[in-house]
Amino acid sequence: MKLENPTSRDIAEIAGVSQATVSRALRDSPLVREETRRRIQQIARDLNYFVNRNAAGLRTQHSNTIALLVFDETEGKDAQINPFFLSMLGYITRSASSLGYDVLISMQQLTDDWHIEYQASHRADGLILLGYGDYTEYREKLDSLAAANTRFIIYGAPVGSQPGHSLSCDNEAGGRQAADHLLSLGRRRIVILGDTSKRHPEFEFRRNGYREALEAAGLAEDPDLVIHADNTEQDGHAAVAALLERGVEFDAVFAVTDVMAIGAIQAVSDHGLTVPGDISIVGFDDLPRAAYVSPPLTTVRQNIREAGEGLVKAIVTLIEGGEVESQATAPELIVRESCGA
Amino acid sequence: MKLENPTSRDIAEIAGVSQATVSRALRDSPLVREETRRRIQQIARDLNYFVNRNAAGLRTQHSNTIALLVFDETEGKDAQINPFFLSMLGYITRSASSLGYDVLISMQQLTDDWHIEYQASHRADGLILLGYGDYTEYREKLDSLAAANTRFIIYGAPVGSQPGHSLSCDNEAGGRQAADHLLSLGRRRIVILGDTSKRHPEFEFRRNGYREALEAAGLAEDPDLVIHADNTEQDGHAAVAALLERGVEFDAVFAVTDVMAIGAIQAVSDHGLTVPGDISIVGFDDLPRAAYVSPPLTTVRQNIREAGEGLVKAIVTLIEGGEVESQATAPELIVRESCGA
DNA sequence: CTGAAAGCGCTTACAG
DNA sequence: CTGAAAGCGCTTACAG
Repeated sequence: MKLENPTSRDIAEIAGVSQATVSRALRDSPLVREETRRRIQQIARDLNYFVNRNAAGLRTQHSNTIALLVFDETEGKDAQINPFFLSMLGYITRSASSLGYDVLISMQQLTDDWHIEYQASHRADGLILLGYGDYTEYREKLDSLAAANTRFIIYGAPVGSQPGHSLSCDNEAGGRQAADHLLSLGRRRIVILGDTSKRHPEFEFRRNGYREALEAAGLAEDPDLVIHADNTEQDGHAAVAALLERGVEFDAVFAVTDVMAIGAIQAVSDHGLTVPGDISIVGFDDLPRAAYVSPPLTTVRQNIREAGEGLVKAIVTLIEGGEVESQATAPELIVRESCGA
Repeated sequence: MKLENPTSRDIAEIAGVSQATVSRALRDSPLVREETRRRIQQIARDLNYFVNRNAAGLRTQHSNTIALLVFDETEGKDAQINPFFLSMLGYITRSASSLGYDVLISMQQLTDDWHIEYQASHRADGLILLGYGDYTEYREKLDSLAAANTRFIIYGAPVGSQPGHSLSCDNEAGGRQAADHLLSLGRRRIVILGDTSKRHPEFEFRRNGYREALEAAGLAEDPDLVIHADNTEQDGHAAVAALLERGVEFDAVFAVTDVMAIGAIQAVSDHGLTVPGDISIVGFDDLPRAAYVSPPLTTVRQNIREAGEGLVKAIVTLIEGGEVESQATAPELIVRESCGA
């Protein structure tokens, strides 16, 4: 019983039925008599037979595959993806698998083609987009995806005019939590660190939450404390080092990502000050690394499990013709030592 | 010019040629006149046409897809994959893409089916296997993959009788480097930490290197210093804590993975001793986190770029009918502060 | 250089 | 409950 590449026709011959009946039996069609079905399935197992996905996909026009596109915001040639998104991967592949979908993965620079063709070529039934990108750059990609009638869901901030569906963490609430916590510790001059312009709506929303918290405490956002930095450790480091150099007074930093927060911690200690003694620092994301830096980083955790599972559920719903509404998961402040609580 | 799902037939009609010519033109066949080819390709672009992969795959019996199976050694329900393997992901997807292959990813417990069906169902042309698994458990999976004539390559130790091809880091050389370094710092009682039995050939080889270094220095491996631990932070911590508790004398730990080394550092400091003042610690892998623990971890770096690219190149070679020989990449000792150099 | 034709291996209306 | 038949959209020998 060792056929190299058995087909449903081979099974039909052995079972003494038509190929159509084999196909039905293998898909558990109720049209097939139970005994026949069992016999056919047994033969399939014996032969180590599996349905040819290309043939089935060609016939049904479904690939039962999701394409996961992780875009890499780092400009360089370095293939390091933001670990925050990598940590969602396990949840994504598992929930996809439990829903009967395979996951195709691609990691690309924002400048690359975003592979509208994943769906057009029938390799995937829908896309999940992941990454902290520059909104002004990826916006037009989203438009062309939408124009091509591609089904996709993006993890990020829900921007009003943006096409497609999204799932996000409630970034504004997270920003509020971070700032509230620092305020409750008596901090008053809180730097907000990151590119909080419209180019990064997630970060902009985090800053909005920060501003609301300040205002609720009777403080106004101080433009001198709104500090731009690109989303890398080096940039977080450089921005804070420059601040200290210039003698700007501040007693806390809310970095809109952990990556920048880690750079900030280093800059403070390079300058001979201590965290949290002199300066409290809070990040955002709760990277796997966050608990291990020194001091351990207080941060706003995004629920990666809910996010990963939610993304898969949403795209599968879209694929199967259902309706999806954009929604947000709840962030959670994780207090460690970098804030001085 | 807005067809919902254009086919090569649509293009043929527009171009006034046969469908066969369209197919040839799109594949850059030299059989097609240049002008015809250009015209056809232009029409395809205008229509946003992409070759239906299911149809092409059915016809050619190639999916141009590699399945990447990452097996998760952690027993629990936690979807955290060893970050060491995650960090290879970018290199794998990029080199696959540059060779014209897509990557299907699946993360599974060792106890799950290993999806022989990826190839049998024509979803993938070959598999890459990644993970620190228990060799006695996955060995039989490898056998069944081999029995099903599946093309696969595994990252790990090349074990003589193991079916299939593998690529690995030269674990023995790495173990030697770690131990040599500790010896050069005057350390003499060096614990080797991990499951260095035959269940984990990678770790066994690392220990062999350790033993060779000891012997070259005129020392013998001391059974009291060969300490078993599972590959988790908690287990590394517990094993070292127990050693300290029992009053065993040692001045260094060579943990066969960074994950355990990080637990070991914590155990030493929990016990009121300092790293590297009292005890030097060296790990293996160079996780992204390794540079950020306190003190920063001296470790043996595996070249993940070479590994990722090598795995892809090897599996593609196998797919295309070439010969591949098992090979090893060179490890590199990264000296940080946990060893006291 | 081009076309007509076969066929990859399924799924599913249609007929019985 | 089962079968004969059509057809999904390609690629590629074969013929010209």
